[in-house]
Amino acid sequence: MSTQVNESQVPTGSDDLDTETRIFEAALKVFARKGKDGARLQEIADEAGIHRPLLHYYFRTKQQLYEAVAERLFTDFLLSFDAPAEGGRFADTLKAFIDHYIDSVREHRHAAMWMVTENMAGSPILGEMLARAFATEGSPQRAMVEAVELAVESGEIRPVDARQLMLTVVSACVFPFVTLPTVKMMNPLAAEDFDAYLEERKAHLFEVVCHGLASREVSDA
Amino acid sequence: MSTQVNESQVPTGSDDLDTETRIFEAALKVFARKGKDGARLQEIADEAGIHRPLLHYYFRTKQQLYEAVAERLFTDFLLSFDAPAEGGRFADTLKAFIDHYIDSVREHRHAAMWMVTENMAGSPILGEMLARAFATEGSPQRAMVEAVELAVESGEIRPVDARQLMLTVVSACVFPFVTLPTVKMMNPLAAEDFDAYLEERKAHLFEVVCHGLASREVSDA
DNA sequence: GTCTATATCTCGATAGAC
DNA sequence: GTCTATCGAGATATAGAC
Repeated sequence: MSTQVNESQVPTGSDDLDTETRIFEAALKVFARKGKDGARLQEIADEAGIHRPLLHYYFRTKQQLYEAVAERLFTDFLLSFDAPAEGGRFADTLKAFIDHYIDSVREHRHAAMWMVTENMAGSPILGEMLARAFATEGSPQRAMVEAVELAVESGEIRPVDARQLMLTVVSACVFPFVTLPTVKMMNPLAAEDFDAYLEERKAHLFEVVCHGLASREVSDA
Repeated sequence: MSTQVNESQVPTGSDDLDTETRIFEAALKVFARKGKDGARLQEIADEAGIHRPLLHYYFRTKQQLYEAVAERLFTDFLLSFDAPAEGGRFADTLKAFIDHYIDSVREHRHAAMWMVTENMAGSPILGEMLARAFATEGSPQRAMVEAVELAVESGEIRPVDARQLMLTVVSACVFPFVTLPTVKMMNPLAAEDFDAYLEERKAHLFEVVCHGLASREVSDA
C-alpha cells in the first residue's frame, strides 16, 4: 500500500534506495515508455531489481501502482512550466523559459514521455487530470502566454499568436527526448555528449525564436 | 500471409475495402497508438470490423502483422521528408517544406505517432530500419540540411546549425499530432476546426523561423 | 473466406514458506 | 520483507464446421 514517501529526492541511479522507492522509480520509467497497457510488471520488477510479487506487496495492483506514478508524472509536467519570473526584457523571459524548460525535461524526462504516451493512447485519466488542473489553476502555460501577449501589445515583439508560439517552443524542447534514438543517429553530438547537445539546443532555439520575434534587428542576450 | 496490396491509396474511411486492407489500416492505427506490446488483436479486429481469427488467416501472427505494418509506417515517415524541390529563395524552400511536411503528417499521422512510440519504447526494429535507411540513402533530412547549409554559406540566412534547425521545424510540425488531446484543450481553434488550426500553424511557424533566419529585415512570402 | 469452439501461453495476482 | 509456487484471467493462436 502506501503512496510513496519521497524523502531524498536526489535522482540517484535508484540503487541503494529503499525497495518501495526503487519500484516507484522503475515504474515511472516503464509506464512512461510503454504506457499503462504496454507496461509489463515483469519489466518494472527487472528494472527495479526485485521479484514480481514485491510489487503487489507495496502497491497491491498494477492499477494502483499506475495511479501513484501518474499523479507524480503529471505534477512534474505542470512544474516544468513554472519558469523563474523575469521582470526585464521579453528576450530575457524567453531565454529563462527555454533554459528552465529544457533543464526540467532533462530532469523529469519520464513526465514528458508519459504525457506523449498518454495523449497518443487517448487515456481518460490524462483527460481528467488536465480538466482538473485547468479548472483550478487555468492553463499551465498561462504565465508565459500572458508574457507573450504583453510583449506584443507593448510592441516589444512582432505580432504573434501566443499559444502557437508556446507550442512551438515546447515542441522544440520536448521532441528530442521523445525521439532520442533517432536524434542520436542524426546528430553525432547528441550521441556522444547529450548534455552538450542540449546546451547547443538552448542557444539555437533562443536565437531562432527571438530573432523571429524581434520588431527589428535586436541585440541578443 | 501476403504483404499488403495498396492499390487505391485514397484514404477512405477504410470501409468498403477488401478485408486484408481493412485489417492492415486498423493495425496501422492501433500499433501506432499503443505500440507493439500495448496493442491488442481484439482492438485491431474491432477497429477493422471483423472477427479476430481473420487476423490470423491473413497475417498468421501478431508479429508478422506488426512487421508488415512497421515497414509501411517507416516508409511513410521517410516520404514525409521528400518536399517538392524549390530552386528559388531559401524562404520559398522553407515554406514549401513546412507546408508539405504538415500536410504529410496530417495524411500519415500514424507514421509520426509510430515513430515516437517506437523511439520511446527503444524498439530494436526501428533501430535496424534507421540504420538500413542511413546506409543506403543517407539521412532522410539530407536534402533540407544541404539547402540550409547552402543558404548559410551564401549569406542568404544567418549562421545556424542545419540539423538543429531541422529538428526544431520537424518538432513543431509533428508535436501537435502526438499531443492532440492536450493541444485541443489548450487552444479552442484546434478543438473546433483542426484543419484551420494547422493552416494557422503553417503560417506561424514560417513567420517565426524565417524571420529568425533572415540576415536583415526581409520581405516575407 | 468467415464463423464457432477450443487449445496454448502470458500476465497479473495470491498463498504460504522462510 | 522477500522468495517459491500456483491459480485464474485474458490474450494469442489453431482446428474445424459452414
